[in-house]
Amino acid sequence: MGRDGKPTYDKILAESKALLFENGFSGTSIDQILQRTGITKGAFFYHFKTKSALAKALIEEYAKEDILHMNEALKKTKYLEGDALERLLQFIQEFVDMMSGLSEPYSCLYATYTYEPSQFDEETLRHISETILTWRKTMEQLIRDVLQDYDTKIEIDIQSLADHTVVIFEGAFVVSKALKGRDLTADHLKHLKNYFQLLFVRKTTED
Amino acid sequence: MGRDGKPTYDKILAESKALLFENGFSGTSIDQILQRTGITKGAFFYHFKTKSALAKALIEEYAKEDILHMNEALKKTKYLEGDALERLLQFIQEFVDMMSGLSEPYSCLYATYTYEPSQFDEETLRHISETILTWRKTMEQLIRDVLQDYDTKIEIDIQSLADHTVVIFEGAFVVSKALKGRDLTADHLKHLKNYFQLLFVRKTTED
DNA sequence: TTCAATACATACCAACTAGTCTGTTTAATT
DNA sequence: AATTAAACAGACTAGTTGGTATGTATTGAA
Repeated sequence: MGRDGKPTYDKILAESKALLFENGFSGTSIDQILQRTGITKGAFFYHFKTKSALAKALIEEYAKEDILHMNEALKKTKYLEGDALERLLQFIQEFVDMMSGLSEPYSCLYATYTYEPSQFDEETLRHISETILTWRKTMEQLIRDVLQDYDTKIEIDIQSLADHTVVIFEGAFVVSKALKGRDLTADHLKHLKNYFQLLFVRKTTED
Repeated sequence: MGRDGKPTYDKILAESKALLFENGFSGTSIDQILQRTGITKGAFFYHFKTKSALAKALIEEYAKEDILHMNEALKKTKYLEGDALERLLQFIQEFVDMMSGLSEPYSCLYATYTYEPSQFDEETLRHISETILTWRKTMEQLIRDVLQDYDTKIEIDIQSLADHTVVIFEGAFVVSKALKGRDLTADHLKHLKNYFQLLFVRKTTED
């Protein structure tokens, strides 16, 4: 009964996201979203009770896809479980490949929200931190696997090293966007890969 | 003649900056600034013709201090010019020390502006990119100095390696702020330092 | 074919927005 | 003491904001 609202809903999400990357969240008015989508106010507030509800839906979809990509890269590199370092390196390489050849700088919703935190409710912000913690958990495991067979040339804190991946993602996004050139994320992920490659040395079996 | 406006001017800049880190630029209203400073509208618009003028003044002051810090670190490590690698490492260490023991996550105006770019005029945004390019130039020189006496264990692009420092700064800011814990910048700068340390090997004098 | 729920359209509103205008206070100068 | 420019105070405005109220169109089910 009633017509299908899915296309409208999806259109709002897609165009809103694009607008957020140009104007930020407070800087994006609902009227602007209506203009870009060709949708009316009635339709918008039918799908989203408030502007905050849109923000929440946006971050949920975004984080879901993010974790999806992460898990896909995990899956793709599962065949390398034998050599944990090779697996870690290839895991990063998956994202190098993914981000290579992007013409425009990539923008991230986490940073968008993080730099105007008062605009969002606790739950929405927590969703971001929890997604980053999911990344931390995954990277920690990958690193721990490496440490079974490898030592580090320099003493490191595992959690901090685990976070370093997201740090480089987010930093590369900001710098690429600020410089308004091509996206530099792939380049900087390569440095992360280099770091991992240089940091670990295979344990000497003392026999 | 007339009273001294400097304290008022400075107060507006200081409180505005703090508000921007909470609400973003569009999310910060002039009325909010007036509340926080206890200043009136007349005073505000006496010092700043428009809200955009405030944005420009803010970024100019911020970038100036940023480059100042950079140059101070350069100066402090000048005594190590003899060993360029040691100098590079100590240069990073200066910022590790600077960012250590921060209780609150540090926020950066570059990222604030970069994630709502449509709110600022070309000149203001260019100021950011040019400041980042100043960092690039400085880091490039430090790295080139190292390459006089050192090879890299892995082939690298100098410009990209130069940018990596700002990338890690910005990324650490975003992640620290998103996780709402303590500031993690010092930790991640240490990883950068590790990377430099591992990447370079002294050239073998073939005699 | 009627029904009813979904999906949308549009006029409207109170609150807030950046910015203006006119006037007043302050304090060094003459 | 009078002057003058800088520094500020506060009422006002035109436009925009998120959100609402009420009505209409669409569509499958009965």
